[in-house]
Amino acid sequence: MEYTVQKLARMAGVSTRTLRYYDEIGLLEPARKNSSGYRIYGSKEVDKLQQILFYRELGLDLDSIQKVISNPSFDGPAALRMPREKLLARRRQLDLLITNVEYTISAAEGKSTMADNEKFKGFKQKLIDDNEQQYGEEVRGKYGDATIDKSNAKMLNMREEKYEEFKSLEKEVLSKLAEACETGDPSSELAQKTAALHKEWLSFTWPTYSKEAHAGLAQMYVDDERFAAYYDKACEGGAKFLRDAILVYTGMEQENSFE
Amino acid sequence: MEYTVQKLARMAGVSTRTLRYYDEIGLLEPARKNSSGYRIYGSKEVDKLQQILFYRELGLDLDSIQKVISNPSFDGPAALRMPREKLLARRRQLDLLITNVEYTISAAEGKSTMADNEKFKGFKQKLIDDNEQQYGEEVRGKYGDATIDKSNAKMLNMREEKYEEFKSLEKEVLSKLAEACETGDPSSELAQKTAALHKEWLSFTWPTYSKEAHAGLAQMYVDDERFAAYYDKACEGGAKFLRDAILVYTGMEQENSFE
DNA sequence: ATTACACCTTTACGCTGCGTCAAGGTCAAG
DNA sequence: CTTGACCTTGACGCAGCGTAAAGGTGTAAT
Repeated sequence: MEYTVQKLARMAGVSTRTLRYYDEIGLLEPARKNSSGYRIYGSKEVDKLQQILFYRELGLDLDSIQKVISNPSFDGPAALRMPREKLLARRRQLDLLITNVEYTISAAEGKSTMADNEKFKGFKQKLIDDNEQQYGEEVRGKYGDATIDKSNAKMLNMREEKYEEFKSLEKEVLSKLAEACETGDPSSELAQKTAALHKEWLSFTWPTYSKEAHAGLAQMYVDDERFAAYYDKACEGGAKFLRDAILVYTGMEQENSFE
Repeated sequence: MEYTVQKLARMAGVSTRTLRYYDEIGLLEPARKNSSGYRIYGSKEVDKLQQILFYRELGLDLDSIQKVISNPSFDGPAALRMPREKLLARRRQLDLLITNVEYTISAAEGKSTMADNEKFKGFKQKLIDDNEQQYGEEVRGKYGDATIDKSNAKMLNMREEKYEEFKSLEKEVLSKLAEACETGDPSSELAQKTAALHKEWLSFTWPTYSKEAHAGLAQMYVDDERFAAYYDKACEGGAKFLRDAILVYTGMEQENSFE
C-alpha cells in the first residue's frame, strides 16, 4: 500500500504539516519521492507513524520518541509494552482526577469542605505515578507485592496497619452488600448497615464526610461500568442497590442526585 | 489561608513561572500584593487554580479556559460537570488506545495482520468521541438510547442488526461462562465452548483472528480490574477461568503468555 | 487542448506556554 | 550583619506545529 501525505494524514488523523515536519526533523521520512518530488509512504512508515503517535500520546517530546524508536534494542512488540504500561498508569491518574471532580462537585454543592491541598490530588499524583511506573516493576520483582502495598499505603498517606484495615473493610462492604441484596429492600436494616460500613470505608480516603458527596459517589458507582461491575459482583444489580441504600442512608433519595 | 507563589506552586504541582505567567495574562491574579510586591494568594485563588488545572488537563488552551471560567453563567459546581464528562470521554479513548496496543502487540508477535487504517483506532476515535461529547447528550435527550446504539454501531462500523447480534453474543458468553465455571475445569467441553463463543464475539471487533492475540486479550482480562470485574460477575474467578479456558483453546497454555 | 480543481512542493513567519537565565530586592535565622 | 532561601521584573529561547505565500502537478471534464 502506498500513500501520499494527505492520504496518510487523513488515515492517522494528523495534519499534512505534521508529516512534513516529521520529515524535516528526520523523525519519519517517506519511503521515497516520486518524479515530481511528492512524498510517498509505504506500510513500514505507517507502522512507524503509529508508534510515534503512541508515544506522542504519552507526552513524550519528538526528540525522545526518535531516541526510543531508533534504539537498536527497539524491537517493536516489546517496545509497545512500555506505552501500554504508561497508558494504564495514565488511566489510573484519570480515575483519580475523576474522583476528584466528583468530590469537588459534592463539596461545592454540599456543605462539606475540602482542604486546600486535597484539591490538587490527581494532578500531583501524576508525579507519584510516574515514579511508580519507573520503579514499580523493579520493586515488584525484587520485593514482592507486600512492598507494593506498603508503597500504596504511603501514597494514600496511611500506615500499613491502617491500609490493612482499609482493605478488609472493603471486603466487608462487599459481603454485607451481598447479604443485604437478598432482602431486596434498600431501606432494610441490613442495607442501612451496609451503607454505614461504606461510609466508614470512605472515611479512609476522604478528608471530610458529607451526605452529598456520599450520595454523589453512589450514583457514580452506577454510571461507571467499572465500579458497577465491582459492586455487581456482590449480587445482581448490586451497584444500584448500594446506591439506593446510600440514598436512603443519607436522606438524599431522589432529590439532588446527579440528574 | 494565604500562600506565596512558591507555596501555592508546590501545593498544586506547577512551577512558579506558570503562576507568574497566569498573572501576566490575567488568568489568575493574586488576591493582593504585599508591601514589597510579593504575590499573595487566598483560598478563592486556590479554587480558581484548581479549576484551571482541570481544564488544562483536558487540553484546553489558556484562552479558552479564561472564557469558560469568566463566563457569567459559570457557577462552579455546574461548570465542573463538563470536565467530568470530558474526563470520562478521555478515559474511554484511553481504553481504546490500550486495546489497540494490546492488539498491535499480538499482531506483531503472532502471525495476524492489521489493516493499515485499523492501526489508528483510538487516535482518530478522539474526534468521534469529541463529537459524541458535544452532541451526545442532546441526541440522547431527544431520541433516546436507541439512537445512541445506532451511533455506536456506526462507530464500530456495524449495521444495527449486527450490533444487536454483537450485544446478545456478549451476554451469551457471560452465561456460558457461568455454567462452565461450575465444572471447575478450563479444559472441559463447556469451558472450550465458552472460549469458542468468545472468539466468535471477538470477530465482531477484530479485523483478523490470531491465537496469540486471543490469548493476550485473555490475560488482559485478568490484569485489568475493569475487565476482571466484568467477567467475575459470571462467577468467582471468572476472568481467570476464562483466561485458562482460552489458553487451552488456543493451545498457548503457559508459553507465550504475557509474563 | 485547455481549463478547473484538488492535490503537491518549499520557504518562512507566528503562536502558545512556559523554561531559563540575569540582575536585583526581601526576610528570617543565626 | 551576613547567609541563604525566598521574591520581583525583563528578556530570550524553544517545541510543535498553524498558516499563508508562491508556485508546480495530475486528472477529469469540458
